[in-house]
Amino acid sequence: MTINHAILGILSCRPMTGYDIKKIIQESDIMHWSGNNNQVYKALIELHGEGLVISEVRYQESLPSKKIYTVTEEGLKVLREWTALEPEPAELRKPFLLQLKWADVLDGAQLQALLANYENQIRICLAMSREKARRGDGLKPRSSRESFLWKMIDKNAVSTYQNELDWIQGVQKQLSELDAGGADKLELQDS
Amino acid sequence: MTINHAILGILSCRPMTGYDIKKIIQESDIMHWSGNNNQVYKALIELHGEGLVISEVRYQESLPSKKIYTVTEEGLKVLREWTALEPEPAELRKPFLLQLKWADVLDGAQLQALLANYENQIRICLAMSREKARRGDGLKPRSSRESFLWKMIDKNAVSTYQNELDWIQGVQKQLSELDAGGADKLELQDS
DNA sequence: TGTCTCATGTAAGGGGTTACATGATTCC
DNA sequence: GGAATCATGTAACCCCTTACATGAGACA
Repeated sequence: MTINHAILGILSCRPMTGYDIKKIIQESDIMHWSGNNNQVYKALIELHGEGLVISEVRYQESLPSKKIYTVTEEGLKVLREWTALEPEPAELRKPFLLQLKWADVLDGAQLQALLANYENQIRICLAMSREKARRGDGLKPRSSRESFLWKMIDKNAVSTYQNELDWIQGVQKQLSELDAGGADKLELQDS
Repeated sequence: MTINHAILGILSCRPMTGYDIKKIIQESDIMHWSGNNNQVYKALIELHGEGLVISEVRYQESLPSKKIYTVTEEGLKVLREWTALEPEPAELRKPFLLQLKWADVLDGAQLQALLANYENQIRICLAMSREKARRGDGLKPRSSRESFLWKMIDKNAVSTYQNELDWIQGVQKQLSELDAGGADKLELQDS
């Protein structure tokens, strides 16, 4: 999976400029690239060189001229082939889990603060993913099947964060029960 | 979060060699680095230069000599400080979702195959995370509180994959219902 | 004979990131 | 006056990855 595939997909919805593509990538959660100029414009030049997209320059008064990119038949073919491939495995990077791994070096209050902090963060992510699902990403589904798929993608984000929220709340609850009921069992407690 | 923090944490459990650290990182799910030589040995040199770890060379007959690294008080302080920091936001990279985003270019059979493929992949991840939780990572918890935290970390992985499995099964089920009941509503179907 | 484990290190390259550069218009 | 939008592109850098290099013993 490279940003080139993402760009081909975006352009398959409608022709647009690198600037438009950049914004879509930046606002998307499933496209994990930053959407910086270097990447997007370089990728477009590459795709153009491979004949997967064509570009048409449109001059504008009092605004910089734009290059409008369109996918070619060849580009659609590459997109179709990539889409059907065995998916690359997901990479779930949760730095918080690594902090939690060594969190026994913290005292009770610090640990509670860390957990509460993460819960709050996840709440925000959950709210944002709901909001993004409501707003959409500026692309229009081309069929009812595509509309269904895109709704499912939004639901994936929401349910992922909801699951994480349930988990962190469980951790907090069980920890408070441990602190209350089983204090005598804990060996390294200072308080 | 850098690999240096992960290494400080690992060494806080017990002194060991770069080679040992490498294996722990490679087998860990929450440490997302590949654990290649370049990274680990370079990080150890850096940590040593900063006085966060010290090393002792042990010569062995008929085996290469090893450098056994130990965290210093200063290193533990840095670990404690980092652990209590505001967690960096999670990065969830699911290439499959990007394939699904453009999957309307596929026909019905191809889409079903893609979904089934992902379900299978997630099943394997779920089984592996359960197995890893059972086996442990070779580090011994230093307190019952740490033991609890590590169990929760394992549960996080399991519940994440379980949630993903439930989701992909829901997608498949709803899609088959759409195909069966609402076929007339779909505009781009070839069959 | 070939491959694996132990054990440390280096080299080369790819991909991603931020920041710079231009330049007119619009909005506060 | 300063910042944001539109629009394209470049430069420098950092992190991470694979692959190479050494070299002895164990195992099939």
